[in-house]
Amino acid sequence: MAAKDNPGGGPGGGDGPSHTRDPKRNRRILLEATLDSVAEDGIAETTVSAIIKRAGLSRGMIHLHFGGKDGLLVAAAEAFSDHYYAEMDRQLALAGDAPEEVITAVIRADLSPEIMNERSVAIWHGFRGEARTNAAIARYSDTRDKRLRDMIFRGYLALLDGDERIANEVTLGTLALLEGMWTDYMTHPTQFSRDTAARIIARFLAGVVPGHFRPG
Amino acid sequence: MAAKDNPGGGPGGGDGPSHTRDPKRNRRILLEATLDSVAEDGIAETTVSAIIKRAGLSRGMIHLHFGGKDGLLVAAAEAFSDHYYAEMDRQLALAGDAPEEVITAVIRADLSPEIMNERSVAIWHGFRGEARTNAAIARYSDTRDKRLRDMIFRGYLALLDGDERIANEVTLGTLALLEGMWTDYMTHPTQFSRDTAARIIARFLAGVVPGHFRPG
DNA sequence: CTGCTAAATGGACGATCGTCCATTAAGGAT
DNA sequence: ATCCTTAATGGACGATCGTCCATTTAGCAG
Repeated sequence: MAAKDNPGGGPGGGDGPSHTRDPKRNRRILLEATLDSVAEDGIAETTVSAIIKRAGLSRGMIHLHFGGKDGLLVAAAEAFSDHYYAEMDRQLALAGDAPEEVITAVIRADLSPEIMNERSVAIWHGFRGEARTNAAIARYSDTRDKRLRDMIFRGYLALLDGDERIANEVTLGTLALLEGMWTDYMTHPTQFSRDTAARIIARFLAGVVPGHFRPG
Repeated sequence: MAAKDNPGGGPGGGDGPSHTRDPKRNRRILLEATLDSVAEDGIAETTVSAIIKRAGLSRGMIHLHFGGKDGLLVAAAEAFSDHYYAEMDRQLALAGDAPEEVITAVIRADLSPEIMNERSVAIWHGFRGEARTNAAIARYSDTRDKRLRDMIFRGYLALLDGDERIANEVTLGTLALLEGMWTDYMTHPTQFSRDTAARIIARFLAGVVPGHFRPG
């Protein structure tokens, strides 16, 4: 669905196959169709036939642009990862530089609808499972953790007067809490509350680094 | 590999196809071969051919005992769930009845090698992804959370003088922490430390319910 | 032994998988 | 208009998917 948009004045008419060429656009359509399929039907059901059906393009297009299904899957993982970073950076840019603000902003962003939504968590879960077998995908699965960890760790280090051991433990705990919230959201999307999740995390953080993160 | 064991005096000789009948045993072998395949190769690669190759049995056996691949998958999910409960109950039986002891025992059990190992986390992750599409599997995926939640919630309720709101939040936080630890273990099995994980959780719990869970 | 029942086999089957390529079509260059 | 490059098509291909069933075989009753 999301892969079928067609901006007004652009090439190609309304419905039916556009009789114009637009490699960049078709590439993007294929990537989004793949992510949609992974999100809605899972990795196992994301077949070439399913993808090209969603994309409304021809079978050979995948081989033409990505060399094959594997290449498309990896490219889709990269596109998803890029999107995650872009949105995270955008939200972090709105926050201050104080350690507590950075940590809070990361948590808020990770729980925000732009980053944590049903599509995202399903895609994330699917790719992470695939990463156990596919080394190329594992790369994009791992970097996210690294960047978040560094940012959060530096913040705690400042708040905890340079105690690296405790800062490391609190960092791992915070990431574990976020991971758990994502899982909770994925398995129970309807009854999940972002505010409750944020409040719970704040409560736990207030307990481990005194004088900060008072839950609202 | 684990599906090929053959206890000494039992029916069937050493190597080669055993020329004896043993429906129960073959059922069990099929279930374990399926779980092994899910753990090592993922759900997507767990095909009928892969399963019967691991099991060393004939193709038609799956249809004979489980009606088809789907039935086998559901039965495997059930078997895995049963195993999880059995081991959890076994470990809980060794702990006391005091609220803090129960909670600590649940956490320790959930982090123990018998319950949290590479095979388990991979299977768990695979089935949980499958549960989004397969309703029959979703059943076994969901019950685990329910039982753990109830046990932990009751413990916190006692420790927090009946404050249901806070007890609920701390319960959700604790489960999120555990979920996050499982994910961390799955993605980085080599550098993961059970003791560190336990200490982190204890640190967080000590912060939210004062006077208990002092990290060792 | 001879029947009978049920466990077990393994290949046939149509459907679908992902890859590949001969062919068509589009957009410039000349 | 003609030629050339390349985007795009869609069907052919062998491999493999899961299902099903005719056949064989083990174990027991008579």
